[in-house]
Amino acid sequence: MTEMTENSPQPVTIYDVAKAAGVAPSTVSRTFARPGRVKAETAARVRAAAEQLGYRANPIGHALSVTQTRLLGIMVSDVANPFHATLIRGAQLAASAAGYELLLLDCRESGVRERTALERLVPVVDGFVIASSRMPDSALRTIAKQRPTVVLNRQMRDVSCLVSDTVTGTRAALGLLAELGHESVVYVSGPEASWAEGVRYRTVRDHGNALGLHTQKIGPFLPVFDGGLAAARVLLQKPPTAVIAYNDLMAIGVMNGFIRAGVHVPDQVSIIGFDDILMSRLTLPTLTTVAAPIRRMGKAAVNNVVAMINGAKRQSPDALVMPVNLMVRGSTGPRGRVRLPVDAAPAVTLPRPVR
Amino acid sequence: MTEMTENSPQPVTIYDVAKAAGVAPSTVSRTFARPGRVKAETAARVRAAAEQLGYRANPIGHALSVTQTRLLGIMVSDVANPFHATLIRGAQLAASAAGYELLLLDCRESGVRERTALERLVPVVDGFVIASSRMPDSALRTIAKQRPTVVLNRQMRDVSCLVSDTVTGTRAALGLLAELGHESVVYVSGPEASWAEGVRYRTVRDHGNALGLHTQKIGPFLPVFDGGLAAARVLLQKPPTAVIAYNDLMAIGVMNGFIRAGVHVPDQVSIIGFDDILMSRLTLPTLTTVAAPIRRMGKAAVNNVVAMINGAKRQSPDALVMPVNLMVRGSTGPRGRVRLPVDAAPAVTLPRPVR
DNA sequence: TTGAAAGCGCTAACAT
DNA sequence: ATGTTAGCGCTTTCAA
Repeated sequence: MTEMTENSPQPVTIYDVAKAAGVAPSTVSRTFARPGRVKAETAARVRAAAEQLGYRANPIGHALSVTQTRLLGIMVSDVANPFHATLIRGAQLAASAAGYELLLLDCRESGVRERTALERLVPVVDGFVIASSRMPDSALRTIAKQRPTVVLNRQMRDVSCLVSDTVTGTRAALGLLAELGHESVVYVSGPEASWAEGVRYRTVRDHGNALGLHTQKIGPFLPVFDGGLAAARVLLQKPPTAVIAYNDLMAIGVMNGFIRAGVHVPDQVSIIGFDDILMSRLTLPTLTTVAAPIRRMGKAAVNNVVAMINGAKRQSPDALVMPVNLMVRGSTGPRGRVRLPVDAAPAVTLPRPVR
Repeated sequence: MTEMTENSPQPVTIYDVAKAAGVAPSTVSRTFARPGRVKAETAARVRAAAEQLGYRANPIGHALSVTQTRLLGIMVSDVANPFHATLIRGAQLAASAAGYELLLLDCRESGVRERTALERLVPVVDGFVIASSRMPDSALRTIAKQRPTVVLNRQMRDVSCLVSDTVTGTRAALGLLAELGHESVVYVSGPEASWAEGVRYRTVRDHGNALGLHTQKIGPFLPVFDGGLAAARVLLQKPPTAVIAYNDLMAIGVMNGFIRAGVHVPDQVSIIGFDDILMSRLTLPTLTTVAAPIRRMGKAAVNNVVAMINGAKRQSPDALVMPVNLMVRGSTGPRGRVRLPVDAAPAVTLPRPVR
């Protein structure tokens, strides 16, 4: 049996309201947009009519006339990544506070999809926050030219950028490993289109060498748990003593792959990630990681976009750099610690918060 | 030092392109909207001009004239919940396939924010998918009247709905516990505004009683890991032998709280969740859970919205019900199994994929 | 204080 | 095949 349903009756406009209230459309407009510039009684009548008819202002019409939607777009490379969830949370708070609605966009690690979506949204939003872009700088510039834009986790001169101090963080990670007596590190790489990926790898290579560490890179792998697992399979052929992964999700995957194979973390191999997602505190061992103030970065990015919308000029051509923190936890230890052969049972596993 | 940056030059319109190409605006419009209805050379000339000027079609103008944006909105109660990540993934695939851009909205568990955002987006999108709404039915109806809408995880007669078979799933969970010899269950409740919450609780209570189980409810708690942890603190005052939680995240939190307190899962307490998020397979013990085809539901929801946009009528006034599956895993076991006192070391914890 | 009218960018008759 | 024009919903001068 098929049942009819009227999908959507045509919407109520200011003209309908105007007619019902016996006033001009402009008066209706003013009633909502410029309260105070219309007599109280008239306004009341208009509101009553609007209410009764179920009038809703149409942002599209509004947008077309004032080129302002009070909508902001935030692009991430993968919503499922907890790193982004935290970032988004920060952005949401700032957006709400500023009276903007936040639209989330997810390009699923594809620069092409990212560009398509962004271009389609240019005229819909007042500004963009672009986190972990997978597009080339040029495409980013093109977007930034059309709408106030803040780019996160990428450094470029002619666009507003907000990055964490990846170099310092990566150096700290290498320093820790060196201190612990490690003589080599394998870097497990993530998305090639990621700016942070490039910085992290180059820092591992160059600073690692400077510290006298033998460095090597494998990958790229998907920047998710399964990617780390895949990396572990490769690494297990010739287990390294220290691993730095592109992000926490991968690091956890690597760690997991090792443990399942009976390789002890950190006694036999030390593992370090990036981001300090919540889960890094829940694994056992807990994950050593380079922490960035992700949530604050989300907030700051939105605040900057809003400032630009309100006509602010860029403070400086340089990126805002946020400090990072090496969180030394359970997944790193001295190289070559002796293992007791018997209780080498594979670690069992339950997310566990650690204070 | 403050440096100037032109935020955004005024955009290029079809009129600019028309002038540059020496044609009428409508020709420009046709060139892009109705290719084939314009001579090849003319089209080429127009494209060249457009390219050179950096023209981008303005969806707002388009939307205003054809009341179609090819934008879809999907509202979730919390993007950080992996349950939603999976759902979103499904929705994205379907949306891309249908040529729609998907806008993600997150109400952070607030019905008020949900409503505000939805109302603001009504004129911007062609349709909505609303997952796990925190609004009352009436508000949902109001939205659905304005744009083609599919509601997920909620059953109501006059709006298109897609739900998983929660009742059957909950019964199966209870059945398992009864079979294992349990005599009582505590239900750890989630958001009161959640429809699924109501269904789950009532089913636990009614069907539990029918099975001769003593049932009890605690909560509500936040439907996240920390909420489960909080619930565990309460439960530990008088540890139950079986727990059913509103969702997996909470179940994992509860499980974790128990294990940290030295209560063994499943020997001393059995735990069951809902959703079958990826993480449920990674904990130890792995989590017994009621699995819904989340990703497929996301796809189906978008496909239905698109069908409605294309004028389809609702097939039936009843909700589409998707089958669920009780995934029996490691967190459930027979009641009162004896525990060996010595190797009762607290479980350690690392996400571990389980085949 | 309110009304009339033009214009935002685009599309779709209707003409040519 | 292409140009002309009206109109989508709203805001905003400009007048009254």
